[in-house]
Amino acid sequence: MRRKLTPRGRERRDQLMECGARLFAERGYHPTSVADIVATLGVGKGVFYWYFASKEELLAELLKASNHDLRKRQQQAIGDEADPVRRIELGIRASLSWFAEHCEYFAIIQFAATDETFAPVLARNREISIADTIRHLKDGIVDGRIADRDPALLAHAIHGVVAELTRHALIDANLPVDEVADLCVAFCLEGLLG
Amino acid sequence: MRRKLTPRGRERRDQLMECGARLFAERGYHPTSVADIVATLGVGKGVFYWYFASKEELLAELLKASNHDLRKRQQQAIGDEADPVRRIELGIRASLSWFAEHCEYFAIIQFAATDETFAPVLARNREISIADTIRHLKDGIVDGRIADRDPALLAHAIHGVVAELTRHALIDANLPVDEVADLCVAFCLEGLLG
DNA sequence: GGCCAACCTGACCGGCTGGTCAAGACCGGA
DNA sequence: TCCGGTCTTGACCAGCCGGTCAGGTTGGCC
Repeated sequence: MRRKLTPRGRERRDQLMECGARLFAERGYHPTSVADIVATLGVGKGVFYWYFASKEELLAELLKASNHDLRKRQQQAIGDEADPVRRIELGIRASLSWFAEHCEYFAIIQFAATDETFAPVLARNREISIADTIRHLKDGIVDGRIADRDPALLAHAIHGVVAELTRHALIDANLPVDEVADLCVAFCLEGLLG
Repeated sequence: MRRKLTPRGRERRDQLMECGARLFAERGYHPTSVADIVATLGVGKGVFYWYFASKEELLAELLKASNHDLRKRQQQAIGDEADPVRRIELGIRASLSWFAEHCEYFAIIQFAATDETFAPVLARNREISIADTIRHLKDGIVDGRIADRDPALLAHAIHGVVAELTRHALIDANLPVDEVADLCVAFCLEGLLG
């Protein structure tokens, strides 16, 4: 199914992914048919199956691409920062700003997590990201800057805050990213009582 | 569609809801057909449509019932506790222990949030729960016990932690509820640096 | 026993879906 | 000009799904 793509072909493929992402996000994966996608683009059904082996493959590609892009953003943001607490803060800010720019993917990822076909891929992506966070947490705990609690659970707690604030504050309420990020960082570092 | 139900009928209805909940949680809503549900129970298809107007209605009833039960648990746990910080803690612990006992519903609720048909119901349920949390937060802020930050965002942050720790620690890793609850409360109150 | 509402059966239906494919159109290079 | 790989079309298909319904059974009550 891997094909030689000319520049024209690459553009079509990108159109299909973009269009699929939008429709999956708006209506959900199952309720969006391949016919819907190609109709939105005004092309024949065969075009879809020229670039993707199946509807499933499109979603898988979407997940792969988004994960790759998000991680790149996180790594660029963290750079070679030495302070583990600051690394966590930069990671949080990078995630929030990426999701603010790619709202569509939030709904797609959330759906994929509920589908037994895609959950494994999602779980692996998340594990990698969690492992990164755990490293920073352990560094901070060794330094005595971060309270000595189960780093794995702490990492998930942070991810939970980021996910929910993304959904509510960035997507539903459309608040400015910086304000949300400030509160998110403050909450994760100092909690309610801080 | 509201019917007179004999005790026998009420039992059948409960069986259908329980069975539907399990299958929706395991395979997802769309991939589970009405035929699957009735086959699992070993009854004819007509049985399903005697008790529910549609597959959608079953899911809606499931969401309604679970939300009702969870709220009851939260309110019982909080009782007439005066300290707002302690009220938040009790709410968190009640939510975690309820989800620990009703894992199936987590996947169902998560899916429903991604489907445009059910998202409104879910959003309303969540708003009510968030409003409760906001009240406790405001009380705590007035008392000077809780840092003066946007209570709505803080409430969502707490919910995010609870949701993610439910998913990871209770459902995937099957850790003891009490340990998870302790960490969850500590994180929400004191953050990483506490 | 007779009655009736509650309950159950499973064949059936229209509609839609993911996916196929034979037939071309397009286009860069020889 | 013509060749061949890339790309596009859209009718078509098999299969499944939600939902219906005519008819049959059960069981409590008079």
